[in-house]
Amino acid sequence: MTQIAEKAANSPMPELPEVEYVARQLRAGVIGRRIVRAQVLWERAIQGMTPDAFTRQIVGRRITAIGRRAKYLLITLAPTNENVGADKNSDMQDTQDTGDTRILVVHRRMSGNLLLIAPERAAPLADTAQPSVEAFASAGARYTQVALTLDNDALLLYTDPRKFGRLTLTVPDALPTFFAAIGPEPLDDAFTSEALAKRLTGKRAIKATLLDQAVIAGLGNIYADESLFRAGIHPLRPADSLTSNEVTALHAGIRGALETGITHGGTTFGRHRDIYDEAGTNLEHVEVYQHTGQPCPRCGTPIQRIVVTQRGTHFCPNCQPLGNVSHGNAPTDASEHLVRSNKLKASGTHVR
DNA sequence: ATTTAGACCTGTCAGC
DNA sequence: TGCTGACAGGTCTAAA
Repeated sequence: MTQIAEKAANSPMPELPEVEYVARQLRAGVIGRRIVRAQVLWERAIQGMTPDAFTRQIVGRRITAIGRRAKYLLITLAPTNENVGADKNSDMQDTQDTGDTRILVVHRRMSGNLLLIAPERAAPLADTAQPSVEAFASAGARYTQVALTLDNDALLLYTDPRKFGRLTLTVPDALPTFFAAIGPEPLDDAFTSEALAKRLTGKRAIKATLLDQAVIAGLGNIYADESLFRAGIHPLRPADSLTSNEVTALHAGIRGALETGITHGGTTFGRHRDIYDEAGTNLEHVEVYQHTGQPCPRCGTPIQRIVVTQRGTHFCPNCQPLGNVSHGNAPTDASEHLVRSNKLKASGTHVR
């Protein structure tokens, strides 16, 4: 039979656009469905509770909402009559009690995918006598770690060859604490250029700052590089050295890169798939990431690759100069940046 | 205190 | 051809 799960290539990385796209698909595809069975094939995928507790608490619930925060997918699960008694430790006498709602928080990390398997294709998997990663793989769904059977006989699978991703079942009240250390959503109206400026403190390289989830939520290696290219800012520029014009350009660059990504179903370098196992097409719209040596789409200069805080970093040395005067406001500011930039130590940063 | 290195993982590919 | 080892990177934790 056809492989249901993905064939792996090299690098994946679900960032905000990949998670957002999948959230939208799930919203259209699984809202209202009830979970009738849960199978945990790889225990460590479940965080904070045993697979038994996870199964007990999730079975019988209905999917009522799909959300996203940073790179986390949030699946709201309301209680139904059918799961009364399933979890004896919980107080669910009143099934209308929203306090009993659970949130399934999914972080796909490097290689995780959520796949919705239509009923007709789910049948051979449902028939698996002894559920295991191997049994699911031989039935066509490689790397399956968690399988949720829905009330229409469809399957919602969590697959993850690299085993970095985690699923957490929690309660709505715990979410603020869960996300306490996560910065603002870059696509929210409240995230203005001024709001970005306030968060760009410290002397760290701007690339490292953009990857810090406490500063801004949702940027990973691809969209950080793309954002900086759009803004014409060198990845090694100290975060606090950006002029207000540069911050404005970066703000637009971040939003532009993320929105382009969402529009095209995310960027698939390797393993990102949508819930119907389709690759995203945003790769065609990526301008510098993994384009080492190829001509800059703006000026033709070969794209350069350096390492910034252990991460491969791609930029155009012409459009994103270190001594950046072209985007600078006042000449005094610009020369100050040049001095600071030259002082920036090159350790941990080398051209390949 | 802030920042960085290491661990977690396995598929892929360059190089011998 | 087949094997080895480097590499990919999001986030937590430990250490600098």
